[in-house]
Amino acid sequence: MIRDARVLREGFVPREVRHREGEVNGLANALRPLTRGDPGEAVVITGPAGSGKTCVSRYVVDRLREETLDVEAQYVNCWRNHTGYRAAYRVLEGLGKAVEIHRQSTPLDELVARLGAHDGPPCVVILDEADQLEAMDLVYDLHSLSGFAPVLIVNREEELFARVDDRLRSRLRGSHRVAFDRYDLDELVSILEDRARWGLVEGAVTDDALAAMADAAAGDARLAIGLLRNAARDAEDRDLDRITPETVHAVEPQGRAELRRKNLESLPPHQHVLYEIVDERGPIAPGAVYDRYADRVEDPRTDRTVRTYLSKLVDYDLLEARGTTRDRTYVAVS
DNA sequence: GTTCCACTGGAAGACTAGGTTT
DNA sequence: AAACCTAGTCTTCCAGTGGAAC
Repeated sequence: MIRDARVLREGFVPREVRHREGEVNGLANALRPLTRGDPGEAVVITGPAGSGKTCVSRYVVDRLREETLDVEAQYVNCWRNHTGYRAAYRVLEGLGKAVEIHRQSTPLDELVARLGAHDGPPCVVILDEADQLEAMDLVYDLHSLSGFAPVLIVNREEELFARVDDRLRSRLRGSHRVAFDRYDLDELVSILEDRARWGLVEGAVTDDALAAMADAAAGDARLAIGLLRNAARDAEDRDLDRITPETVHAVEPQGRAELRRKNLESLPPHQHVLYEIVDERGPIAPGAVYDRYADRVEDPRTDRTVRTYLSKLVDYDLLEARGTTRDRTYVAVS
């Protein structure tokens, strides 16, 4: 049934992106000065999960590099490279300037200095999930260096601005903005049609099934394509010759549960205990969480560290924090 | 309205793991 | 082998916030 698995994978960038003409042009125009040798400006891209931010960024940068020889581009996933050091290393590595950097004996300053010494063509640096970056100094540095144009991808602008200091904030205020919105049902269906046409044998999926996927994905293209992928696999496993709405409904909850389980498994032990406590007892106040936590593990961390853990769990979308000060409680996200 | 205090989260520094240099 | 790095984690300290109790 599956003819070309690549087009169903996450991170696949199609030759043409659908329903995002305005956003494509907005980003392309913001980056245009770079191709004329003018200093690049920062771009802040906002929008909910699965609204095409990453895909459009990669697409625009790819087109830009086809148009002109004199542009480089590096993509950094800040979720996976959340420290300034790792993110800076990723960029240098991509530029082929990471030789002779020893992970433990080369200070971050040296990495930044090397970025500053970059004398090749100007470089667009896509910082995906930029709000996860711990050292925002790096954004400031990249923004200051004339050879780099940072593109910051975040869900919500406020989450980014909450994390940056005043000097960076004032710089970013003047930057270009490109805002993405959820796809509507018809848009998702046409995106899925494309992927089915490219990736599956002809007639492998019914229109009803595509509509069911689009409906279940609630505007999230990544989720929708994931459903298509899982449904195709499931159909292959069960020797079905076409994907129907029933196939979709069968894989939908399974995909969700799997994602959650993977998230929980990758959690360090102490954070896992905290999640369990909140899951069992929530809504629960932070003090009570700490007391139970201290009972349950040997060698508990301090309450300050636990607070950091809890806010990380909130970042991971595993917990939800309600209230701001004395009324704060945590609940597990269902 | 005032006071209290549980909670937040920034800052600085100690500590650890894991690497290099001598 | 020992001395010496650095990033990353955790602790210590603390000012600020704003519900809750009075």
